[in-house]
Amino acid sequence: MTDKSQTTLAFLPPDHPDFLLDDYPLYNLNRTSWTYMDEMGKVLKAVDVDAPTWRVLTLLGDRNPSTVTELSQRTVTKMSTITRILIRMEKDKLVERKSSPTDSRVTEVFITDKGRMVLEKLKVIAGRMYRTAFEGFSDSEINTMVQLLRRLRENLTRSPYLE
Amino acid sequence: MTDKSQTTLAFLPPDHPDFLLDDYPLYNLNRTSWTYMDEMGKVLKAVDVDAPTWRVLTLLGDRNPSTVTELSQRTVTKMSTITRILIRMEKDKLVERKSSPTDSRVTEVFITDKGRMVLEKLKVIAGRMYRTAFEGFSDSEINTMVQLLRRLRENLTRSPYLE
DNA sequence: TCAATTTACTTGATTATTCACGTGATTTGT
DNA sequence: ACAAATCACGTGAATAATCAAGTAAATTGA
Repeated sequence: MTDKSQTTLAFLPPDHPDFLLDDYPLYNLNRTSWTYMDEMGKVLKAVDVDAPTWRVLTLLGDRNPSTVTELSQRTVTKMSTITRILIRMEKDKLVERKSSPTDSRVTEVFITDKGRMVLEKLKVIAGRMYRTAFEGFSDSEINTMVQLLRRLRENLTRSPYLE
Repeated sequence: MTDKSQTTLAFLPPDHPDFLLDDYPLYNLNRTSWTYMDEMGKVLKAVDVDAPTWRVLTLLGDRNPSTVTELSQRTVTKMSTITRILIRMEKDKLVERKSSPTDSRVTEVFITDKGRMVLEKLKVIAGRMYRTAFEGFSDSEINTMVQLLRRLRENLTRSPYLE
């Protein structure tokens, strides 16, 4: 008697006849993430900031300057896309782009004073959303979630998609 | 002596001076979700299917027919957007749209035989990705993740953004 | 009953994103 | 040393998504 698989998955995979979408982990992952972005989008609209701008400002708050490549990777967005986002952010005086002095292929993106002011307001908004989102969660639950998400991402990036 | 907050959050909120982005749960949520979609996008491209098409087919595999509103809500996408997606899917003979006989405001979306055939192939691809994504996870860990994501989404949708 | 709302989309115009390609700068290999 | 490869973008053209407005059908309330 042989097992069907070496590692039993808690939920049936999409190609299983009894697959149940509403229980599917990756469906729940996406739907939750998009719901979050949808809700953030609404409150951001109220202060006239779009989601990509908020995300870039947040990254620059974390690491200033950042390169275009870094921003692209950490937002999981095509480089050409964030180039465009940066262009309109520069028009709005939220960031400045300067060619790196050490490697003139790379563009360093700096947050401006105005950008920093906007970011401070956005942080308060994001903080409120965070508290709402994790209401009723214990510290260890939040911790667990972060660890699980990290491991999941590592699995997804390591060995892109071996056959 | 008073506590700083009633419920202690495991990770500091965005508006805290010692905030650390790489540990932030919602940043990890989005980055993981987008990484997943990015990887899926690559393998889907190889079979010439775009991500929105795949998602709609998956929903129709789960519930056929679905209404435009259902598809919009379950994908967390603006209705006008999925209307467009459905138009191009109909052009590709993957779905059919019919006005509901009981309520002629609603459009029922049916998967076609061709759509079902394409979906079967996509399910195999999605299954491979799923196994890769959760490699090394125990059943209970996967279970935990689904429960946490569900609770998070409930928090995000209930009382949209009080204050 | 019938005017006012609400619901469930659809569509035209606008905006955003991505693809494919190009450019100039650095690295690599011999 | 120097040709070939790679890297880090930027850009024009194409595609996709969103907003605002509109339509037709159902529902609500006086």
